[in-house]
Amino acid sequence: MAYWLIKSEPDAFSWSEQVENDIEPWTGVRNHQAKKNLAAMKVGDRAFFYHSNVGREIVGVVEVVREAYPDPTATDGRWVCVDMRAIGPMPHPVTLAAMKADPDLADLALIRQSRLSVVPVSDAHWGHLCRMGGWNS
DNA sequence: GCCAACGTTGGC
DNA sequence: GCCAACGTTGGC
Repeated sequence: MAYWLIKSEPDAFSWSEQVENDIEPWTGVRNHQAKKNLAAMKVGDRAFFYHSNVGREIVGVVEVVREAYPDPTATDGRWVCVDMRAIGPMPHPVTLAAMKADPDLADLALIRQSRLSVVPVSDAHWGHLCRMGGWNS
């Protein structure tokens, strides 16, 4: 199983909305690298839910429940989306500042490619971030 | 195929 | 509100 981090501006779509909806189609990705990452996701993969712009912190964990299929919000049919289910909130949200301050996380894709909205997270980084956030499982 | 102009993302 | 990074567009 692989790990990921997905970003959303809370003004557009927030973690609380994800929890309310339970299962949410992750649409609107219009970047080729991000699309490649979406297409590589498998059912059961987990992802951190990160609030960009406002908050700038990991606020929850989601799980892939449906693998890549054509994004219904893309008129040209060239883009894909996946379905995500809310698993639970981060007991202690991990801020971008905290991640940047940790030398073990210096090569996080989130930090190195700040504009990419869907990024992979290594097993080691996943474990490290879970410890920082007080996430057990 | 190169590159300037422009738009978008997202941190600060 | 500003700006850096980076993707896209379009003229040549």
